[in-house]
Amino acid sequence: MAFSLPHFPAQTLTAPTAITQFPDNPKTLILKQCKTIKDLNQIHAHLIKTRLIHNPRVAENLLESAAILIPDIPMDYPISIFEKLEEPDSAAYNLMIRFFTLKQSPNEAILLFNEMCERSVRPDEFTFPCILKACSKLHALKEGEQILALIMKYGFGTDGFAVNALLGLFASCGKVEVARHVFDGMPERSVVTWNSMFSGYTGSGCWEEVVGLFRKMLEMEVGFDEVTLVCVLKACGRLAEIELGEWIHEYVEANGLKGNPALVTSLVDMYSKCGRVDTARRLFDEMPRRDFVAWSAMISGYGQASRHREALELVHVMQKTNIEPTEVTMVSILFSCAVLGALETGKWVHSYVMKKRMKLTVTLGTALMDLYLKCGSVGNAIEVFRKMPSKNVFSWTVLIQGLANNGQGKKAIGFFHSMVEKNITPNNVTFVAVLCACSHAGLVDEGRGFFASMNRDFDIEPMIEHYGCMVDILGRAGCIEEAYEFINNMPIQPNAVIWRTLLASCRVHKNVEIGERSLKNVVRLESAHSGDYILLSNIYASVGRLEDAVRVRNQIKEEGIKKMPGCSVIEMDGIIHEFFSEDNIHPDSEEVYNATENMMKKIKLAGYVPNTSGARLDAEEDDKESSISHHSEKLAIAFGLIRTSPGTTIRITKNLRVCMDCHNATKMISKVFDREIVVRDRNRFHHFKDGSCSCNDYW
DNA sequence: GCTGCTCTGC
Repeated sequence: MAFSLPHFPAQTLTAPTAITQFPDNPKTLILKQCKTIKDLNQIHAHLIKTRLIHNPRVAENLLESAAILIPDIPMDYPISIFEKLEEPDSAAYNLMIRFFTLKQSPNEAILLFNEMCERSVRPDEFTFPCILKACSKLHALKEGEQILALIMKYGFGTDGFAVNALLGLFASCGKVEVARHVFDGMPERSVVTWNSMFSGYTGSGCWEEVVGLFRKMLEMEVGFDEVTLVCVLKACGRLAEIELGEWIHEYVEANGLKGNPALVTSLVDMYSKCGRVDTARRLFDEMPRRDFVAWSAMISGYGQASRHREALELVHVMQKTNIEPTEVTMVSILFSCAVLGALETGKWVHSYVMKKRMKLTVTLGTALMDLYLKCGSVGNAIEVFRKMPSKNVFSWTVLIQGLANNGQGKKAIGFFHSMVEKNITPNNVTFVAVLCACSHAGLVDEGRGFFASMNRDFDIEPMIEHYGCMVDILGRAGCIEEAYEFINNMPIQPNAVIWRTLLASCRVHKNVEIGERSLKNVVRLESAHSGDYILLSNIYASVGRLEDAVRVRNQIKEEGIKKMPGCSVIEMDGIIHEFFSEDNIHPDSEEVYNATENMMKKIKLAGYVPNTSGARLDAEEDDKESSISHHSEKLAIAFGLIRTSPGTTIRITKNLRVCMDCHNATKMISKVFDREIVVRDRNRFHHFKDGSCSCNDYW
């Protein structure tokens, strides 16, 4: 990629000076060197003693130090100085407006601006950028427009700072076109002007525009700075623009900018989102100081790359540092916990959130609910839901989908009705969740009703996912012919997922003819998985056509179709243990195999009969039995039995669907060993207890 | 002296 390297503005460094002694005649300069509230208190006392405080210029400098220069100052300190001013001028008001905006009280800033106008204090050129920033924070477009009128009235319409701030206001309110209009009309643009435009595009998710504008900037040989690069990197990540991202990385290296944590964190984020998480990790490891944002970015980077185990390993490293994670960090951690089904780590996050009294934001609350629902802890999820001070359509959707997956379809539908009653408008994802609930609960007529309602009552056009849900509803309930007709009459082209869904229903209801046609359609639309062939093979086996069953199985080998190895995961003391079918990768695999054998012996005594119809049909009976007894979830359950104390619930997460034999075996295990076992497969949950399963053998 | 700054859930 050929870019010209524009000149990069030099950084200015100001070395902080400690106040060591007190001059007899304090100059305002001293005040600006105050770094702590203690310094300020000393000077303040001195000014009162010497009555210098009554000098308006001195008092104003004191106010500036208190309001702007000292971090973490109590709110009332600058307020009390301001209130003692006899006749505050525009400069004093400006300082206070900036102070309130800085301290996240933009409302107070606007009130003060009103007071300023009422007291007929004439605003100066510094007033408008300050007050517009307060409006930006509040997304107060109306107020901003009134201020625009005042800017023109007082003749600051050509002031660069005022126009920049105005541009920033439009940008932050999502009015990117208006902002761009202002931008294009400006005779001169500073780097801040460009950055305001970038940040507006970024805030509205206009990633292409960010990259386009940056290329224009390079063409015009306009100097950019670190803030520009942060915005552009964010866009590169979303667009997977790895080439531009790498170019920026080179630029950062060449210009010695790796000391800027925000910039390097943006690089980490960009590389993660472009799928180059190892490069991201290298940069992260090289950072001299890693703040909580850097940790959050790296943890979420692993999550987005589906490398959840590494995400949680990094969390354990972070716990050993002094870094205080925030709500944002917690959301990323919870996401990985939820995917893995890592309930222990997730519960640690929850207790940490409570201990630190973190705000239960919509995002955090929803992520917590998602964790509990994906770990099969429905009660905990509902408790979080009830405690959330505000909920949005995501929160409701997560709850409905989660209940559906946990076999509580009717409850899920109940929550959908209360959501509508509370005037939360469902979106298309909500309807996927609702239809899923109908499918898991076997509610055919309700499903038809919701499908019809989404377009009629909510103006949502059904998408391929919704059609897929309907096929699943009809197929699972045994209406195979109707499902087949439904697919043929769909107004959109069916995809492989749709046909795969019907194929799975044909397996349950032993429909050979439509099963064969479904597989043909899957193969026609995309390269089929081994699982698709196994489904058809099992259909043949279930109606006694063993030769056909073997033939289809052999096709997998002959045609070199990739097999997805079965994998089950169990968490123990925060460590994720993975088991694959018939593998011995796990460090304790000998012990695990022995435990599995014992477990199988015990349940056989209690009446379990191996069901080998899902095993390789060309194998000898003994081999078949041994092969199915080494399915990954049996290994994981056996490991759980020997490593946890009696009575503890065993939680397994697996990547494929549960096979018939494992389902039967697990029911028996739950009875013989008196354990609750929760298995999350790729579609839904199975809660095993006392020899039965929450899915009522319908999955 | 003012304006722009990275990490989040289906």
